[in-house]
Amino acid sequence: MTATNLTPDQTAELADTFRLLADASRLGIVAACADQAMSVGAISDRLGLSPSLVSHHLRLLRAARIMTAERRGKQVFYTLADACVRDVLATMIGHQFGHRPDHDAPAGKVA
Amino acid sequence: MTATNLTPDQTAELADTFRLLADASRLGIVAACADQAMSVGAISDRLGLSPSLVSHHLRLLRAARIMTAERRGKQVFYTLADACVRDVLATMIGHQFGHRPDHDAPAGKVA
DNA sequence: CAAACATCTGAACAGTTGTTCATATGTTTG
DNA sequence: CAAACATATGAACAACTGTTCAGATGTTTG
Repeated sequence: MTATNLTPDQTAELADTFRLLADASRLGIVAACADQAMSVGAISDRLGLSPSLVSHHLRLLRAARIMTAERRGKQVFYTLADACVRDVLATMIGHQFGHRPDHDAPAGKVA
Repeated sequence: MTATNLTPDQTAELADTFRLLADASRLGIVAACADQAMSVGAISDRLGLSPSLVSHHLRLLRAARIMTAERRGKQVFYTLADACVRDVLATMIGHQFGHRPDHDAPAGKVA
């Protein structure tokens, strides 16, 4: 399966998946749960987002089968559903931050 | 660099990149140019999008350094700037369509 | 130069989406 | 049961974004 042979439906489906990662809050939630399951409150505290907002985002991620929920007492722990997103995230991070692509690195001052 | 150690800035930057792939028209454009450089008109014909719309999208992709333009006569040919997006696309396609026939309806309620 | 072709640009509209607030549901503990 | 905690939900608003349309810019050819 190569990228040039994508049907319109497949393209739209892929775009939908990308869209879920295309928001900083949601991507932060996904990244925070990349290694270990985390409760809604823990995610909320860590990212500085309201529990309500986190819950809203988690609903979308859950509906897309990107994350799964597991209740433990009062809390609900979320984790990545499978390795798919983790791999894509790793690939993207490696490309964007692993090596400096060119000379257009905006940093400059930080040692 | 692991996904859990992303700074807020890096997270936002990644989300911005994902956002460019989170639209069916734009993703189609990127996919169409994954193997070979294509002119705006060729992309427009292939995807059934107006040249104007394709040009608008190409401007965004160009500004994000995802695609590069090269003029040849009257036409302008676009191609992927580097292997980054191609790899991410391949990873995503492999995960989403490579295995596992999907019969699941979108979303649904979680008990 | 003028005409035809290819691409680009700006403004405007409609639809979508992230966020907040208030409130409800579910769970443990006194 | 009631209270406290954790999460979920629905409505509403502001901001963003994809698309279209009209027209501009650039390029080749007669």
